[in-house]
Amino acid sequence: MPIDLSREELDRIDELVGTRRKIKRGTTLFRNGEKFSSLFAIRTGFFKTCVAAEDGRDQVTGFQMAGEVVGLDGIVNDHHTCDAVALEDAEVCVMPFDRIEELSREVNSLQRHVHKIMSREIVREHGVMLLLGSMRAEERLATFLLNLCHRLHARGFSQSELILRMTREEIGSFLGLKLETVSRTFSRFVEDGIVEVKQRHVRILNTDGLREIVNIKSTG
Amino acid sequence: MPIDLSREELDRIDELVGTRRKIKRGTTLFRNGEKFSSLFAIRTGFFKTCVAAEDGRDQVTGFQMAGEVVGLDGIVNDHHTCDAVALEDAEVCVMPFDRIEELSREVNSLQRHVHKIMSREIVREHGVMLLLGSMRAEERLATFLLNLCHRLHARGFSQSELILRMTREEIGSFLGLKLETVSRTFSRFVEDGIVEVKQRHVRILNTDGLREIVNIKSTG
DNA sequence: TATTCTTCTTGACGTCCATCAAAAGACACC
DNA sequence: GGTGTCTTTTGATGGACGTCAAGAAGAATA
Repeated sequence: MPIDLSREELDRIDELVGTRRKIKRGTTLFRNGEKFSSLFAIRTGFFKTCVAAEDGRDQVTGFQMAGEVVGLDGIVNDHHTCDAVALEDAEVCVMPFDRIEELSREVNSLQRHVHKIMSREIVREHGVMLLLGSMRAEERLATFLLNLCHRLHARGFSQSELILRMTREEIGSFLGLKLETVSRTFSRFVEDGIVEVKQRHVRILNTDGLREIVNIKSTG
Repeated sequence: MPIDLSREELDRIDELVGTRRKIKRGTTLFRNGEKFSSLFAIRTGFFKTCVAAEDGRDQVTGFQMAGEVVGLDGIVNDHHTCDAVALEDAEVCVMPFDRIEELSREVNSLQRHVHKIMSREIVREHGVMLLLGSMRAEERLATFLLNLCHRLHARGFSQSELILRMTREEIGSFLGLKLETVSRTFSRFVEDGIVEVKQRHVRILNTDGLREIVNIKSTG
């Protein structure tokens, strides 16, 4: 959270993030089509967000963990355009968006913070577009693992060991691959001694190996 | 632009969008790595934005036309993370971002407007992720054409005829396809009587045909 | 412990798109 | 008008990933 706040400002922000909500694993925080009213700051737990095409196909657009914000999609049309599903029991701060707008008119650092959060999401999605548009399966999965580790490490977890909260199918949906391809690619990494995989428990043995996979040019 | 503004508010917003800048075809409005200071509202012309991977690959993340805003990527780190290139001679309004933040603290409708612009970009990118993650070449190109037509029509142009401002390669980069695939897919549409194509001049003969292509389930 | 359901792995095969290559068509510049 | 460059089209071929299928390993419920 931003710095340089007066006592009073801090109190008002406390008030903003006062309400909390628990979400059981497998249930939704919000759904496509629902009225938008609040952003949600994840306190604990793990989410996926996904959009659906008219014909039923759906695409995981991201995985979110503690400290990240979900719900930004709802601002533009006052309705959510994706689903947010808890992949493990979770707790979020409910932040009514009109309160956010009100407060961020008065607290500059909050205003700045809100803008940065939205911009960060735009930049993140650029990265996903690059991944989906130009990478091959191994590069996608390596990028995914490095990204997850990085974020978990920033939260005090190991940078070489992680437990996946999502299924192979969900990983595949996010990466634009079928679950069989995800599974096969994991197996190849294991053969090459880059990772150990036991179900959803992953241990990275050779981080540089993963980095190399990402940086290999596919053309010229 | 938003409604319900007082004379004074209007004047201040006028002042905000006062500076203009002309960009020649083929040149950049901003580049990855450059210092961020302003958002740009496109008055005339046509842009592409693209991100680059370390290894040189790049990915077109969007095409922007009159009335749209570019530069949102720069907010989070005070530096741009993508290039914006003019695909035809263009003119933009330069809107210094600190002025935007200042003003939007005082003019609620401007604040709301800024939030919606950013949220809209997030939602747009969700759509691109769905396209890149789960659609086949024909669906991608059909979606692309329908989207372009829709946006051009909203600006008073024909909804069935358009001139592409970008190369096949740029279309391919955006759609996660190679230029040959884009070309072949165009040819298939022509064979099927869905469109007429002469170089970059495209006439849509059967809009519903395109819609059907988009809505056909790939699975089940 | 037994049973059922979900998730994951692995194999065989097929398809869509990428790659490589060549030529023709547009466009710019002398 | 001619020449060089960029863009587009089209064909032949190959490879990466999807599809279909079966079975194994866990997790959930009783």
